Amino acid sequence: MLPKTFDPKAAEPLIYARWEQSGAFSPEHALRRNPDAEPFCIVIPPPNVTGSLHMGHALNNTLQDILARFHRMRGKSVLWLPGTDHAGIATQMVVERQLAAQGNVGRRELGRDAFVQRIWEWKAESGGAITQQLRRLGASCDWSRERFTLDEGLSAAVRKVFVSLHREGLLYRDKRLVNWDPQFQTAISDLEVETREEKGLMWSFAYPLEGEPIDGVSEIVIATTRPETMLGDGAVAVHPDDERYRQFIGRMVRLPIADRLIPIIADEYPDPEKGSGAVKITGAHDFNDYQVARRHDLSLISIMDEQARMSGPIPDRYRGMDRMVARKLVLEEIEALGLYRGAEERMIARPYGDRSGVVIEPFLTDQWYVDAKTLAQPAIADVEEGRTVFEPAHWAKTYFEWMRNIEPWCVSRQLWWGHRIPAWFGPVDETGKPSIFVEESEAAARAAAQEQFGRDVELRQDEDVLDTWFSSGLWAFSTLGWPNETEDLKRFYPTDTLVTGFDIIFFWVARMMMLGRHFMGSVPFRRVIINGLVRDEKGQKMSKSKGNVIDPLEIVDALGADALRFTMAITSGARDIKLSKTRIEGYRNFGTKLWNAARFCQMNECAVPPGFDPATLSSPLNRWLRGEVVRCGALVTDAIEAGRFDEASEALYRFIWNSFCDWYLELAKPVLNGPDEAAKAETRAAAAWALDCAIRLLHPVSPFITEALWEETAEFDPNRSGMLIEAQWPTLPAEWVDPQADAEIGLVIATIGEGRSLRAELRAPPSAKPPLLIVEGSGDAKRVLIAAEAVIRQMLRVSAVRVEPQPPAGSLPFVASGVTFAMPLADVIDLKVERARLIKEIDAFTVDADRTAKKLANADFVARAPAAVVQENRDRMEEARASAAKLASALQKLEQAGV
RNA sequence: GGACGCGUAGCUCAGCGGGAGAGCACACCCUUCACACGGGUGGGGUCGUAGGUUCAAUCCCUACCGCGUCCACCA
Repeated sequence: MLPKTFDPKAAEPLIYARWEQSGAFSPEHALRRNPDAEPFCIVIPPPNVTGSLHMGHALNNTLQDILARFHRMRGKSVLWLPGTDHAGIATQMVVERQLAAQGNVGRRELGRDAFVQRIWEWKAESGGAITQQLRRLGASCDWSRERFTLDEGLSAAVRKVFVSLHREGLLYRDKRLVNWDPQFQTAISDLEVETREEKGLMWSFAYPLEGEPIDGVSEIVIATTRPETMLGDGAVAVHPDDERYRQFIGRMVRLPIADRLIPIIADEYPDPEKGSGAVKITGAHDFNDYQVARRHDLSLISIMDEQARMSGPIPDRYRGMDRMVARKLVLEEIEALGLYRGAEERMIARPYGDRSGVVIEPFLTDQWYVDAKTLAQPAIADVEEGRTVFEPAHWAKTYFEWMRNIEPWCVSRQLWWGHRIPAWFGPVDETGKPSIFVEESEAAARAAAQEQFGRDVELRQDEDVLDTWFSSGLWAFSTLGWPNETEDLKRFYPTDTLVTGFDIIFFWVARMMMLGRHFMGSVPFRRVIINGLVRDEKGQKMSKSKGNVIDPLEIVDALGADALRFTMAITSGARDIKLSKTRIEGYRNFGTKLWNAARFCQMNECAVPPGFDPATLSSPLNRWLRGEVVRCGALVTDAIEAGRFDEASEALYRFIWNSFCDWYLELAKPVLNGPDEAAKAETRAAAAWALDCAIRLLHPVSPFITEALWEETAEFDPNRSGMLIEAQWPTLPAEWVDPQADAEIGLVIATIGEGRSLRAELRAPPSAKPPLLIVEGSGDAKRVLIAAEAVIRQMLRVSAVRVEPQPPAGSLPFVASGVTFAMPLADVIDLKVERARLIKEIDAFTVDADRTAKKLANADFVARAPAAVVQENRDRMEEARASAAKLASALQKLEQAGV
């Protein structure tokens, strides 16, 4: 017998442990039963090893688990492959902070090897936290295949990919301007830069013209938001068509403070409409200027170091100064020189590092770049031609937009935590440049160097590591064993579905598309389901600093994993998911409702007898229930297949709460308490069968409570074996829907509903038990209603149900499904209220009838609308007219009686 | 500047060509033999604005207003 309540906190860990022990999480489980089981594979978006579970994970992993469990129950060999990401910058940052908090020496003092060792230790002690937390959610990952991006296997894949791309000319070393994070002292990619609009000042300076004035003008005015960079100016540019400056082109200005001569050049870049029309060109510190400098072969003057302190060919007093301090000094000195020409407040787009939060500097360095443009072409075609499908489909546009304008991808990072770049620098070669050997191992590099130089030479491995996304870009195949030709790779690549957030379409999805296509020759996944972003109830992004974070584990503790999962599923359709605790409580209540329904069934000895076949059900109520189960099953199945987890969970909610609990069980009570043993037996079987189906259908969304119910309700299906997780998805033939039964039960439901409504509106006391009189209706309707007398009596609180074409005076009429009823309640209600009710009802019917009549009077409508629509309107009008007429005569009688 | 998305009941959202739905909240009723984490009933919307297409528009098209997100080098 079921306990009175379900205690998720106690039950969930035990259930999870049993799932793990059962082996059901592994794809081999299905193969043992059916060697031909079709594969289904999802690779998890690997959370950061540093991470702990947040609502985004809860959402994303709930959806993946629904898919995994659904396909498992449908007999597929399901692999949901879990793992974690080393998350270069993020992890390094965490450990650096930890060192600082413990008062230890910094990473530089500690040294590379010791620092990296330190991170590994940290990972060993707390790195598994997030995978434990995923278990709390109920994630049915195959933990035996868990991977980590810095595993030896995945590292080998990274080296192979790097070397291959290099050999193919798709990966190269280049000196150019990069986004430099002065805090972490590393290059970062465009995507890791967050541009923020801020109020700032734009200053104007005059640069004195060298030599004779032109038409009395002896200076040229430039505007800048970065005064300190003027020390690195290489030119002043003007537009070639700008009449004001035509004669200046080719002349020189003396750069103040730096005291250098720089040329005035003509370039299309300056906009004559903006500012003075003349622009200072600082090629080493501005992306636009860099392009201009390259066009004009200007030298690039770097005046900052890795920490964005002033350095290089600058006056000594600036050396080592922070750039912001230098800015003040430049302003003071310009002013002192009499060259200050004012300042203007305006909005300035300033770049920030998304991890460090500090202002990013364009910085001239040597880095490794991937030729993303070339790799993107086939990956674009894969989506254009539908080999990979985005859901919702509009996300493909976002993908295209970025992929079609993709820039070279800077993949090197000046960090210590990550995959060391497999490149070795040797001595200068015959071209005068240091030789570089890109090989999968040091031995191979050595051999290559030996080959080139004909002797042993000193080699030094590149100090840098790769962008984290370089390794996660391989995730869809490296985790399956690539570059080895493993069974898993053959069996599960391309994977089926990727579930992830839109925030990493560029970072991750696009990179996997490019690298998967390039190295595997086919797409990494056939479908990408993009889920929304979880926000707080006010729609704000959850963040620790705002203090509005809802911790999924606290929710799991308080309300159970199923409540959280159901909430995630049913809200998953939205782009922004606004989460509130009361809503989650509502879905916890839903679980309780199901639990109680199961208890009720057990109390009533519901059970499926051996050899039971739902096709043989005979009572209309049971046949109606069977139809409801079929409809629910179809909705849930179709919705999950379509990635509409919101629709699936809504269908389940409706079926279980409304159809099964509110109507079926209530309608079944008189049978279960009645004397007809045969009917009782059938109802017990039908209820047990329906509940068994419901438990199965709900399992992917709410696995714990359904598994607990399954264990306690063996009588609901005598053929059960094993756990629910490995049970079969219900097979529900569409022929099990019985329109006749639907109509009959529909009439009973409408009668009870309308009758209740009448009683409530007239405030008839609950104790009053009038008979329900059937005044007018078809023979079938009368027969059905008489047959349902027992339930109508109980649910509508009436004394009897009988046909009475001439109801006594004081009977209150109502209409349901075209049948006219009356209840003699005149003595217990206020007839004035009844009069008001009748007027309101008549009015509603009349308005409806008139509107429909008007439509039918339109010849175009009758001629052009489909016949079925026209007929529907005719029926509608007639029924509304008839209902109005019936109630009108009742109103007339009431008024004749003086009310 | 470009792209994408969103404006439907007090709140959160579904619906996306044939007279608007759900959950929560609200009001009233119910100590009914599974469940008060419950049962019943009800109020509440000119579906952002203006045009257009259509027999028919919340749904399709256009413009506008408002909100959001992403991308972008404007000094």
